Amino acid sequence: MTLSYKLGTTMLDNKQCPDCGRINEVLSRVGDRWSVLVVISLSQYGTMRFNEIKRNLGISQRMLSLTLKELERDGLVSRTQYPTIPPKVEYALTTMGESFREPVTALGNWALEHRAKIDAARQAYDGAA
Amino acid sequence: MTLSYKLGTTMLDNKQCPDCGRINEVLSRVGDRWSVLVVISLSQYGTMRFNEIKRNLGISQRMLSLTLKELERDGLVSRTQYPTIPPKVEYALTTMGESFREPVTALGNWALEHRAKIDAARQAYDGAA
DNA sequence: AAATATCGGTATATAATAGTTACCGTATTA
DNA sequence: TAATACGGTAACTATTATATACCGATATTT
Repeated sequence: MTLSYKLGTTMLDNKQCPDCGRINEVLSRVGDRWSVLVVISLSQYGTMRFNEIKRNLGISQRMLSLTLKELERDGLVSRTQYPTIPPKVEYALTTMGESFREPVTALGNWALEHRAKIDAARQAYDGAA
Repeated sequence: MTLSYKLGTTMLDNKQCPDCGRINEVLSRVGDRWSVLVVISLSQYGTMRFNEIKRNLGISQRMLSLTLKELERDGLVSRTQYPTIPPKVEYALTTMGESFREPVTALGNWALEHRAKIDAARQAYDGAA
């Protein structure tokens, strides 16, 4: 067999962890920073308008627009627009979005609680160079 | 005052959510897909070698190398190398890494449980176009 | 003996994503 | 008259993720 032998270590090896592929799929959709923060915001304040979320998070308009569109597409956020002028669009968590709230706030709380420790670990690591 | 007035809505507005900035900081470090999956793997299997994790996750060598280096720097993962040939390097969760396990596996479980529902929501959304 | 695979990586290049800046149209406010 | 708020989009740039190839030394296979 002299067919296309591959030198070195190329290509993805076969996955042995069956769950990891699926977890990976879902996290690549809803696991990004902004999605997580938008869900946290909506779970704290309930229904919010576009620019309310924007001001609350310090996110750019483009990223918020994209993030909300994806969250709506994935069924985590509902979008209601009122054809007034200026326009008014309200966002809220769906039932599935609410269910996402628990693991997400757990992650957010962990982040808050361990920020100082992580900073310390970083300094120690960088100092030992 | 004619100094550099900015038209339109540019720049990040002032953040009102004090926690969000900090959550953002930490999540931008340890909240990415591969970090989460590496922590899940290590929490499932305990101590693992480099290529074990690689095969388990289907991650490229470069990304695993970078991800592990960051996790070590942030104090979530410990690295032990044995100067044998071929080299042997073992990775394991630190105490802080263990504490990350709970929120992370909660997130992973949510992802597994809701994957089908998310796919359905996507199809419905895409169908209505 | 010669080729190849394993180990844990790194260097280089390219593809994908995040983020910035500017703009839209309409109404209100200063 | 000039600017602001609203909820976006278009075009561009900067950053990040991924793919591919390679390293040096040994152990295994052909």
